[in-house]
Amino acid sequence: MASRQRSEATRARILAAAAETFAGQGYDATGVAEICKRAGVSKGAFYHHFPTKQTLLLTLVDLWLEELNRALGQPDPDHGTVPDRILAMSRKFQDILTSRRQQLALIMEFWTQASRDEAMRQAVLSHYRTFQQFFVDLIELGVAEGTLSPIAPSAGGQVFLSLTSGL
Amino acid sequence: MASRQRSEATRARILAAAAETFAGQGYDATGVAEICKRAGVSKGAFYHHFPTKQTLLLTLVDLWLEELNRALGQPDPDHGTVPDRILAMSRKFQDILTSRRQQLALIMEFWTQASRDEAMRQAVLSHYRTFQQFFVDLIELGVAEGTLSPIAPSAGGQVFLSLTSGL
DNA sequence: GATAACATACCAACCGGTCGGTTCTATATC
DNA sequence: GATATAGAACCGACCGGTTGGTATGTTATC
Repeated sequence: MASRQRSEATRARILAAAAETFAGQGYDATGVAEICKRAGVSKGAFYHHFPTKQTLLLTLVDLWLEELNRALGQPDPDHGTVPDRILAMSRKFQDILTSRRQQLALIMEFWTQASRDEAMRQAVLSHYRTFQQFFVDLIELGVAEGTLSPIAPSAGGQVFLSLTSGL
Repeated sequence: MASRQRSEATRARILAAAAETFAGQGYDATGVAEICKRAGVSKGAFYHHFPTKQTLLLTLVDLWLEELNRALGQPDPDHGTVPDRILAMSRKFQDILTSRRQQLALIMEFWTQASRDEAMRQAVLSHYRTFQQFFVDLIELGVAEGTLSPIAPSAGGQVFLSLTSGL
């Protein structure tokens, strides 16, 4: 097999095993050795792909948010009024969460770790800001097209995001 | 100083330090040594008062639920209609949570640990059942006095409790 | 043969918990 | 009141085990 494919396959196996185990037992309670065992990979392979255990969790956050962005932003990027798009997005969001119960536990791990660790907090906050900007733009667009009443967009975005993450 | 008082004082200091640290850093991330340092107590003293670290967390759960029971059950135990009492209780509950931000983080630790550890789960579930029974009785009382429509009390109690703990 | 991809052995740090010993205090005896 | 004694309260060094991370060796790919 080509080296590139093989490498990416093991990397993916590590990520999958980590997602499972983090979601099932929590980040702290999960050892690197256990992840390796589940992934059928040696410790050397692990640290060849990820410099630290924390980086692994950070990578999972990125992947999750990337998927969220793809699922939320892709469909009909400029089709329908803003309120319609927001409703469609919230429906889609709920679909993703309910379809993969694992993700929810993972997200909880993200937040708890973010509340403790500075690096994690920064990473999560940066994504948070991206999302908030996204909503702010969306609301401004809605105001411009006359389908949203002209409240302060940034405040509205924050409220909406709070509701979203608060579930 | 009297021995009894002194002993209870150190025990209280350990509990307070543990509550702080658990709430701030989480149960797993908090070492017994750190709790002892914060409480100004030796490790020997710690294990003289608590058999295990887990027991300490369990004790905190009990204290918290005791306080909750006291605050919720005491005022006007049979005064006003059942719906009024329920409303007053939910208001009181929200007051307690918002007044002490620390408690909320602690409760989250309880639940996450309960989801991982069998002993913790049993303890939390037993308290859970007590509360549910409390609500079931309350609903039955409300049906009897005609201020509540006669839905199945156990189901109603469960729904109400879900909403309460779900926040 | 050089480099990426992996495996194995290993280490220092830490953590929950133990243990032998010391200090303090309440009580009994005179 | 002085003395003796039992036991609770407390101390801190220590232990076995685990953990994240490293160092070194081996294999496959280009």
